[in-house]
Amino acid sequence: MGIFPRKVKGFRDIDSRLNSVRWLIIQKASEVYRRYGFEHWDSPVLEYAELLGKYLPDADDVADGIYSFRNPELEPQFDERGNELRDEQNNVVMTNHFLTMRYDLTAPLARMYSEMVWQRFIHNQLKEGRAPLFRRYQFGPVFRFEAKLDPGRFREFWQLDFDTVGSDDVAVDAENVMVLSDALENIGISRGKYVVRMNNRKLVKGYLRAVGVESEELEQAILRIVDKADKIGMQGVAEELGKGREDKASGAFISGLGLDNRLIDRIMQFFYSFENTPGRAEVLNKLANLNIGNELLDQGLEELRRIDEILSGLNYRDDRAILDPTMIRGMGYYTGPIFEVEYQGTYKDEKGRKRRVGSISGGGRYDGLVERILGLRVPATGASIGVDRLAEVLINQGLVPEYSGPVLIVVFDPGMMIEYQRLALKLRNAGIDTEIYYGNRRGLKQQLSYADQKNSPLALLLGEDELRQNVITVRDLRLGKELADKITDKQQWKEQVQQQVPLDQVVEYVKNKLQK
RNA sequence: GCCGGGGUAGCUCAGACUGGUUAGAGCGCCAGACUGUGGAUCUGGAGGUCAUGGGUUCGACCCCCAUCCCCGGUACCA
Repeated sequence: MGIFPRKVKGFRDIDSRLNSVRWLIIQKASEVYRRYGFEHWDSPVLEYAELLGKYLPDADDVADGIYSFRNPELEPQFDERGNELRDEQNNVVMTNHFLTMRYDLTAPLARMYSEMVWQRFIHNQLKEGRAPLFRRYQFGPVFRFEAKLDPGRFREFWQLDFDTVGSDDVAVDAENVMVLSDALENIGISRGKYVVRMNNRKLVKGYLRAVGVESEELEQAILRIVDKADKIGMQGVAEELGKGREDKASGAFISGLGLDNRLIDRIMQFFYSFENTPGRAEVLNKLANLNIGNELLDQGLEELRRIDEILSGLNYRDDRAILDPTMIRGMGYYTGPIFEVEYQGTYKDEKGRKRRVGSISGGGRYDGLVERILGLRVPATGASIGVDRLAEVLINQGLVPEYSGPVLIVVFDPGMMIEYQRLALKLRNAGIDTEIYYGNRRGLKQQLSYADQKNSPLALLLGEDELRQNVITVRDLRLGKELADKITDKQQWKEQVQQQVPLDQVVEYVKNKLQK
């Protein structure tokens, strides 16, 4: 008996092809991040649950969306100043802490930063507004427990973040837009195929406050509905703000917030006025003419002006970044400017349906995350690229270079192994990825078939005939694939894709072939 | 979570409405022909607890019930 082999639901194996795209994204984007002064840091996959700020499994609230479990090891409990808790007998209170697998890279950053400044903080050397500056980029897997998986969404996926902690200058937010734009172009997405949408939470919050939305909860609920506008339409938004709506596709009734019509009108009025998103200058104009007289809104507008000024000054125009006051982003922790990158295009999924690509990256200013841990307001802003999402886009849009496996040395005769090894050594020393075939199925057919599967560009044949003549037969598998459909005569086909090359010229020859 | 659809070969699906001897196709896989040679072409072959359990029936892939799983939509999403 054996064991039924299967992988954990929502997780996946990544083949060499996908991995090559992943690394392309990471390398090209990191290059840009570094150019802006961000340095590469990592943090563990596991964190203490209370530091990531999610509910624990056996707390009253369900741990929705996270993987969390008890640490097998007993450890002391601490108060907020790092003192060990004691019981009546003055023994240290031990517990199996809850551990959480990180669900993003931002929350661990807040922990990491807090830990770095902890000593200064505890000795009162850290004052609000004077927190040290920290800029890092980080990539790796994050984990979310989604009860139901949407197509193309997984429970483990990669993110690629850059963040600036310790600055409240919105120039950083402007720079974030530039970093995202540069990174995407460096990856190979041409200008015009993506657009960075910017907004400021303060605008919307200020407006809502001005029209009479006071409570934080109601505000969040409204934002959540407005965020769905592109999916359910403006009409749908209005309905959900009011009595609710019936979803035709599913027949489900979605209950609304029950706001009164006058309020709904005023809310909708704001969002309607920015339809057909015009250029940044025009949006800023419209915002200025709102005449709401709300301080928060004015502040948000001023910040956006400043961002626009910098971007425009550096020639990052409307073709790269636009202002969209209706863009919300789901996450609650954003406090100021927010960004979202949308890929401008559609693709066909595996069932041939047209799909919008949508958001491939997002971010914004979050001035409250460190505060949750230290109780000290430390401003921060940054953004994250969804690596796997973007990889999917690149593949769908044909923007990735053709994947290539190693050159394969065919083993005609195991007795000649030393010859094969020598040949491989020469190629490897020249920096060419080279594999010698070690499979048990020795047929020439099997070996070439294997090379084909691995996407090898070339197969090198060295048998008795070649050995006698001191040559190698080089078979161009790529060319062969191209010519396959056009040629019926096997002999002719073979002549076109194979060439005998003198042994001492093989490295040069192969190098040349691979460069094409 | 809610509404709807589905589960038949490794993959995509037909058969089901109207129950009846050996459950089919394409692709893929394997072997052979051409060739010390991946593709194409031709020939042949292997591969199925018809999701699982129970019921109805002389007889169930097909009808009924339950369970599990998958898909679409919707809700949630730091």
